[in-house]
Amino acid sequence: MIIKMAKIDRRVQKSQDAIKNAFIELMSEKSFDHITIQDISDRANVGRRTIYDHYMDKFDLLDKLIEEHINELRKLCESASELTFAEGNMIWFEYFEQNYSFFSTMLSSKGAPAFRKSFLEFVVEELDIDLDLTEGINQGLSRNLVLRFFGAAIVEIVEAWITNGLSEPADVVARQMGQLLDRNL
Amino acid sequence: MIIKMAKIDRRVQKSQDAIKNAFIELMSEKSFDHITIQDISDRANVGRRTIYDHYMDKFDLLDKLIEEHINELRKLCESASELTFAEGNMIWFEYFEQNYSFFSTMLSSKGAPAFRKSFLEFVVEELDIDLDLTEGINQGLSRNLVLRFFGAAIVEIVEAWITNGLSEPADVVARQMGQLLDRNL
DNA sequence: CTAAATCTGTGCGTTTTTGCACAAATTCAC
DNA sequence: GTGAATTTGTGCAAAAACGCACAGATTTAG
Repeated sequence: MIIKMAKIDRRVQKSQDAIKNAFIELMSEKSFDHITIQDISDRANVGRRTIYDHYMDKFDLLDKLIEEHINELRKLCESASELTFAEGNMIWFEYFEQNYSFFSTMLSSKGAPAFRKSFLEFVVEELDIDLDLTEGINQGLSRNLVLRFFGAAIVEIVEAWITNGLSEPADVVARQMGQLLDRNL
Repeated sequence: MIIKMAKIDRRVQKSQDAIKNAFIELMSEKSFDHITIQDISDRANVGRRTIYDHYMDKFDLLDKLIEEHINELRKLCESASELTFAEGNMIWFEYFEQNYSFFSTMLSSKGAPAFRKSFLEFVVEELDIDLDLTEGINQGLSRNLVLRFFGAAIVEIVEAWITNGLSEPADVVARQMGQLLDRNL
């Protein structure tokens, strides 16, 4: 971060944004399999060639897109490492809200199940960092079991909230989930 | 039109669109005099250099912008030359509605008075084409006087409708103004 | 009024985007 | 299943956008 910050060329930024947005849009209209590079190129109003300048193929595009958001979430986790779950969740849920269209399509039925997997993996990874089994109420439990147990729980709540169209206020969900986690971890 | 239709490069189109939109936006925020090329470049998210690749300066930009819309209106007039005013006006007012942000800023207080002048000039020009003084109710009247009389009237109605925020339905205004014109020209 | 800051217009070399063409792969329609 | 149509991935050369630097004009602040 501090080491290399070669600012991205404005054109690159714009092209990638257009491509990603077009892709997300298309994901909400048809399944991943039926999206063609051509479609993306048309929708993004970008030369087909340009897409290949940035991504290997649509799988790569999807990967990069997922990875990018996971990385953003990872950063948020770092910056919130000193907070309680209840507090940190607020930041998380804000991010979900801001990038609603992405998470919505990625978690919806048509969306790539790939994302759910990556997401759970990441959540487990993050929980792993702070989980302490040597003392407290979780003493003696299997690390793996605890991580998967709460990891899946978190993912489920986020998914439900997103696919329900954000029907409940972010801060309410964040606080309640935070309460459950702070009580257990 | 039929002769040369060298399709515009996608990048050119996008840059110019961004620049024009940024400019229109800025026009609604501050007066023309206070808008800098820098502002436009920032707002449009386009290199300052790029603006100079397309326009001499902000005056040129304004000119081109105005000219472009006037030309569009001219095309509409041609395609509607066989219609009555009541009918043709519908097409006109649709165009105004579609490009509301442009006309709105151009006719608003802060907008460049330059536009009003160009616009009136154009309307007169168009009326001139079809005006026949050799017969009918306008026999014997001064051509110039008739043109300016109704030209100004038309501009005024359009201006009032636009600056009033399109409070009345386009088709109503179009039809009523059409009635007045069909009765007189 | 003066100094600092900002904006302007332009030259220049670099990077990115683009369209086109093409062969191979895939999908679609019948 | 076969043939037509579409999509894919890539090479290439031209066009556009870019950032930077600079000197001069203009604006802003004290």
